[in-house]
Amino acid sequence: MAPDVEPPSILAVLRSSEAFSTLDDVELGELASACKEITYRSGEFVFREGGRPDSLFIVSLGRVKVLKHSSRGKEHIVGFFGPGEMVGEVAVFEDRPYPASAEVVELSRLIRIRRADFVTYLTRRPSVALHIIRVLGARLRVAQGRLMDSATERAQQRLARILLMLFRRIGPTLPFTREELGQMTGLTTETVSRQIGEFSAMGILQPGRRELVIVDEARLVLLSEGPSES
Amino acid sequence: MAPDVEPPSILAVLRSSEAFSTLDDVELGELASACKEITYRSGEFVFREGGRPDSLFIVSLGRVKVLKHSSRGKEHIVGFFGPGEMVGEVAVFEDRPYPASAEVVELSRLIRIRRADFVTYLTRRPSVALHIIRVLGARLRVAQGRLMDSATERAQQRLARILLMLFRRIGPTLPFTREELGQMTGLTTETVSRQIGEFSAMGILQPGRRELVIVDEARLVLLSEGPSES
DNA sequence: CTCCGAACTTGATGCACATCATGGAGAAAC
DNA sequence: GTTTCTCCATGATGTGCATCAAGTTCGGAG
Repeated sequence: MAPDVEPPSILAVLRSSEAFSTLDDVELGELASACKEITYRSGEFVFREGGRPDSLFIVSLGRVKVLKHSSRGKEHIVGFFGPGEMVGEVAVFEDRPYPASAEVVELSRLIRIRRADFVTYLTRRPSVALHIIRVLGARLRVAQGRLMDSATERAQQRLARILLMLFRRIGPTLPFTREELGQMTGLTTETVSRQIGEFSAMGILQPGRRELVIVDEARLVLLSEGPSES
Repeated sequence: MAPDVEPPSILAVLRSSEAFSTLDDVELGELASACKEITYRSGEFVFREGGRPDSLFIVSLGRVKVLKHSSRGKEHIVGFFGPGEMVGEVAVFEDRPYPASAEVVELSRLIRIRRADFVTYLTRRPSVALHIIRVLGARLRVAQGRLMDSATERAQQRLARILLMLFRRIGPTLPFTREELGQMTGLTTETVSRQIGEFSAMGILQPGRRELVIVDEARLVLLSEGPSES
């Protein structure tokens, strides 16, 4: 839609990224010199599940979907990542194949950092390593939280929880299809559709084509915390 | 049962731990001086969900169960940890409340490292930080894998997968109750019991009171990979 | 404008698993 | 020995969600 916003410089992106925000300008400059910015069109893959972990990436502009596929073909969405967020790091740190694929869902620009460069950089900058540890800790916390949810919670609660998480990350307007929400929660498209119908009837959100608008966060919090027991 | 095995020294435990195995003796000694070994009886808690993250722990002897509880009371087991493994690290790195509780399930000994000591140690030893990053990466990979499983897989497959993981970590004899297996997979005790009955009839394992003995790993691998189609 | 495909909705049916209920078997307490 | 408690097995019933099956609406391409 809006054409060609002037791209922020690599430096600016790194400065506002989750992993490198604490660096000073000298350190940032050093890191930036090892980076390259790449543009992807919607539908292109940044890396694929099972591939060799060459590089990690920082999203500079746009949105990236990280997904795994299960034993029989079904896709499961691990998460969406936007500007400033890091993808591919698990594989790079462990030096094992990418455990998931990353697909660009709108015209995007990503900063690539090669594995070798990054590792040498880390050994010289212990404080960055500490920061990365924190980021990984946070991801682990989220993953374990979601793990428990999907093991024990019901459809409505699961969907409510995901919607809430998305709301807090990207605001009231959620640009996702029913199918994508299903792949995030482990529900079918039909079930998501029905639940959204209910939520809409309750005045919690406004449904739309390829989007939802959350209008009653508080209600959603209640539903996400447990089955409605008055 | 076996009474009072001579406890390995803190140094020996650290040397064989997942997080610190790459350190040389000087570095180990330095770290060991900041440690304290504590004995817990079965049923005691090392830390509780929501508690302040004072310390992280390395299991020196015994077995620790890490669990969260869901919205309505149900427990979910995040994992079991044995000698050489680290617990409580997510909270410590992030400096946020423990996201889960750790309960000792047999007479155990754990090495405590205080948060403050550990952080200062890390900044002085970048190579350790790198290693920790790798360990966290591995945990994240596992968590995301399990996440997808429980979202899309059926009971038999889920149980097979967990049994296989446990088999690979601790050998053919698995000392768990049906209830614990249920809490690991998100299934009920009854469903686990029935599945174990089936597995037993197939000759895959031998059921026992508070234990299972895996006798046909290959079959289990097949079941864990997908619904028996052929 | 018309056509077409993607996204979405809605209904009917089936089934896997939860839930509820009960009985048995082993181990520890006495 | 008996009691008691935990762990386990198994049957009966219910139900939440997947699955199968048509539609409907919307937006974009021509």
